[in-house]
Amino acid sequence: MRPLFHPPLEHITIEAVLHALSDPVRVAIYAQIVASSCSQSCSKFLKVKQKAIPKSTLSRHFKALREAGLIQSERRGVEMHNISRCPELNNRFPGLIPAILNAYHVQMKSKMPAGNAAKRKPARRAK
Amino acid sequence: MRPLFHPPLEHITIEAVLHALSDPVRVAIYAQIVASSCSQSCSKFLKVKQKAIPKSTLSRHFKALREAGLIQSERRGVEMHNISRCPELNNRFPGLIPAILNAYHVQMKSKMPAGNAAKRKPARRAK
DNA sequence: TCGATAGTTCTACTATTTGGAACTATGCAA
DNA sequence: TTGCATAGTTCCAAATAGTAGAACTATCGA
Repeated sequence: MRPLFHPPLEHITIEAVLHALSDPVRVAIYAQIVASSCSQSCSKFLKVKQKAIPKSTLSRHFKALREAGLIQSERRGVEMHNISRCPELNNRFPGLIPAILNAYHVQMKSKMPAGNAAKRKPARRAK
Repeated sequence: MRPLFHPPLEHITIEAVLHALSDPVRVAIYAQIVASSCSQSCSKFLKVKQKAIPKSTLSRHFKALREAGLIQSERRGVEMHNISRCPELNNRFPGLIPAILNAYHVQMKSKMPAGNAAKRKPARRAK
């Protein structure tokens, strides 16, 4: 299996970080990883906000977070342990991650009328 | 011509804001609009960082910024006047925009080796 | 060695983005 | 007025990116 790629701190771009967190599922996953004290496996997120996420999609979401430099993933036995690279990132872009997470929580608290936070509809597959 | 849509403050989502600013051209345009004291027309940006931007693409970039709630656009005669909604936005998501702009400037100052900040290659058109 | 579990890759399909061409709206000069 | 230049939008086709089911790989524990 291909080794996991993690960008070095100085190659992390603001565009990649914002892109990774502009997806409602990914920002929810990331917020939970940051909030938890211990590392999180991918499969903890097979449901995100009452919505089932196919595991292939979940895998790609984690890859996106990892390659944007937001999380550090490590294979431990059969599962993956994910932790945030928050302290490191805060060194490169001071205050960025806290501000984004704060904004995310502000939005969650204001409980949008009918879950209209999604940026777009997911691709639908033909049967 | 269709009237310009501007989302009310409370409908602005963190996902839409991050998505709008995850494009290297849009974040550059937005940074310049925020930095300038007077309103900017779209056509001021037909070149962004030495790169020519087709005006149809530029038009869509401004629409994206507008509909994400980042800028306020007003038609004045033949041109459009664009100003940032920064103060308003800072009320909904405190510290978010300053942190993003700061990160953008940090990255610009560190002058990446060969302009590799782009999130992806642009679509190439067949001849 | 078998089976279960966790995650990745392949693949076909859908959604979004791009940029040239055509179009719309406004201003200005004759 | 008409004519035309300027500024921006919309249409269209092509390209890129994202989705999820199926098949696959890797590890663990009987």
